[in-house]
Amino acid sequence: MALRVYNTMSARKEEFTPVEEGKVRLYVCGITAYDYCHIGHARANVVFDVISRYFKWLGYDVNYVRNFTDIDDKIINRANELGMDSRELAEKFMTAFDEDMRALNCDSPTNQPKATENIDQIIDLIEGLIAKGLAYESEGDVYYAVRGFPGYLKLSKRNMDEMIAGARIAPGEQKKDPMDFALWKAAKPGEPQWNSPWGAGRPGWHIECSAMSMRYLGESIDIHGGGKDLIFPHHENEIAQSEGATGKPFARYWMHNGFVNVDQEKMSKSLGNFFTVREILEKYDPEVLRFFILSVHYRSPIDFSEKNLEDARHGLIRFYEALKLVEELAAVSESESSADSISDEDEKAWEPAANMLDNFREAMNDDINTALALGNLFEAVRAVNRVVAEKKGEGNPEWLKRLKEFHSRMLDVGRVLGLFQSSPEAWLNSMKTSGLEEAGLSVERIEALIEERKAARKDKDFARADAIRDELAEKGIVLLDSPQGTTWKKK
RNA sequence: GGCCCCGUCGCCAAGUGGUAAGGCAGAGGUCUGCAAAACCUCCAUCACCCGUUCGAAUCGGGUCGGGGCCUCCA
Repeated sequence: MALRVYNTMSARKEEFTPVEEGKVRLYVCGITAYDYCHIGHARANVVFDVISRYFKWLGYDVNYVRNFTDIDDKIINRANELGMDSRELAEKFMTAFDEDMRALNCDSPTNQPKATENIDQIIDLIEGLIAKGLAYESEGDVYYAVRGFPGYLKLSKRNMDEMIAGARIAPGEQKKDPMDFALWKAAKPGEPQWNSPWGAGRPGWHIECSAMSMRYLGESIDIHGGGKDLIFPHHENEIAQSEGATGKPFARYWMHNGFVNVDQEKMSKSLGNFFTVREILEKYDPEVLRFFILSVHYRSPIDFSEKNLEDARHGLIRFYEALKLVEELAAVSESESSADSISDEDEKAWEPAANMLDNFREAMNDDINTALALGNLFEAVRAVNRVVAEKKGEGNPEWLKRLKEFHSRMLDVGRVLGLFQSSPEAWLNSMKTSGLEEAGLSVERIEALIEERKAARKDKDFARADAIRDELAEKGIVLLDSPQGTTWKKK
C-alpha cells in the first residue's frame, strides 16, 4: 500500500505524491520564542520529527524547515514585563527550545530560519501583494485585503460573513474590513523595528512563514504542518499570502496534529494545568514521554496524566527488557552453534517478528499510524519472548540469526520512531535508580539488604528473607532471583 | 449563535462495510523456598434508537454525553 496522509484541505486521506520526485519539502510552524515550550509543542515536534524520519526511511530526500518566530507582540510584552531586551529574551527561549528538542530526541530540521533574518524577503512579499492589489498601507501598517482572495477560508471551511459578527478590531488597527489582517505593523517608540517602504515597523503574525517557506522550499511545497489550532487564522492567512503572491498552490498536503489534554481538560494557562517540557522531564524519562506521544495517533487528542505516562513507562520497559534478553542470548550463544535449521512449525511462531518491517510500513503508510505500529511491535516482542521461553531451537545458527534480525529490525524501526536507541542495560538501570532518594533508599543500602537476604536464604531462614523483600517492596523495589544471583528493579 | 470532532474491555488505544490489534491493570497456570520477569489461558459486539445493506463499531437520520475552533496558542 502506498503512503497515504490525511489532508486537512480535502478532509480525507490522500495518496502522497511529491512536487518533485524523490523529494519532500516539509514546512512546520515553529514556536514564538517568549516562554519555555510545553507538552503541546513537544507533541507537534515529535510527530513531525517522526514524519520527517519516516520519509527519509522510505528513501526520500527530505528538506524539513521549521521556523522560529523571534519578533512578535508576545515577545515584546514579555520582555517589557521582565525588563529584558526582546532580542535577548527570544535568544534565551530559542536556545531552551533546542535543548528540549534534543532531550526528546528530535532531529534538527534541515533549516531553522528566524523571522528577523528574513525581513527583506518579508518586505518583498508584502510589496508584491500591494502591487497586486491584495494589500494596502494604512498609517504605517499594511493589511491584507481578504475579500480580494477568493480562496480565503478554504482550509478551515468557514463562512466569512458569519465570522464577521464575532470579529473585533483591535485598538490602533486601521482595517478596511474587519477580516483583514496585518502584514506589517508600524513600530511604537522603543520597540524593535526595521525600515520599510511604509516606515519603521515589524512584520505581522503570519507573513514570516510565507516568506520563509518560499525562500527555503520554493513557491509550492509538499507538506505544511502544525497543530490543529493553527488552521485558523494562521494557515488560512499563509495561504492567502503565498497563493495571492505567486498564483500557485502553496502546499499540497496540510497535516495537523491534535491537542494535548491534561486530565481530560484542554491544557491552558488559565486553567493552571500547564506543563513545560522541562517540568515533565524532571520526573519522567524523555523517551517515556516520546513513547507516550507516539502511542496515540497524531490527529487524536491525547490525554496527559500521571497514570497514562506510567502505563507508557511500563510499555517501554517491556521493549527494553526484550532487547536486553536478546542481546544477552546473542552474546552467550555466539560460540555454541549446533543443530540444524528451524522446524516448519516454529516458523509460524516467528511470524510476527519476521514480518516486522512490512507491518511497520503498512501501519505508517496509513497516515503515520504510530499507535498501530507500536501495537505490531508489541506482538513481535511477544513472539520472540515466547520462542525464547519455550527454548525452541536454542543455540542453533538459524535461531541465533533470527534473534539478531529481530534485534536489528527493532533498532531500525526504532530509529524512525526515535525510540529504543539506548543500551537496554543502561536504560533499565536508569529506570530503577531514578527516584530512589525520595523513597529513602540508595543503591548501596539495597545491595546490602540483598547480601543479608542471600545469607538468610542460604541458612533457609526464609522468614527473614521474605521480610527483607517485603520491606523493599514497600518502597517500590522488587527483587528478582535467578540462578546468577539476585538483581532488583523499581516497581 | 456558526463551523467541526469525538463516544470501542476497569484505564489507555488501533480498527472506518465482512464479522473487535495491542499496552496497562486483573484472574488462573508454568517457573520459584516464596516471589518477580517471561510464557500460556481467560477477560468487550463497539453510548442509545431507527434505517441502508446479504453483512455495520464502521454508511445515513435522530437522541444523549464529552470536546474543539470562531481571540494569541502546538
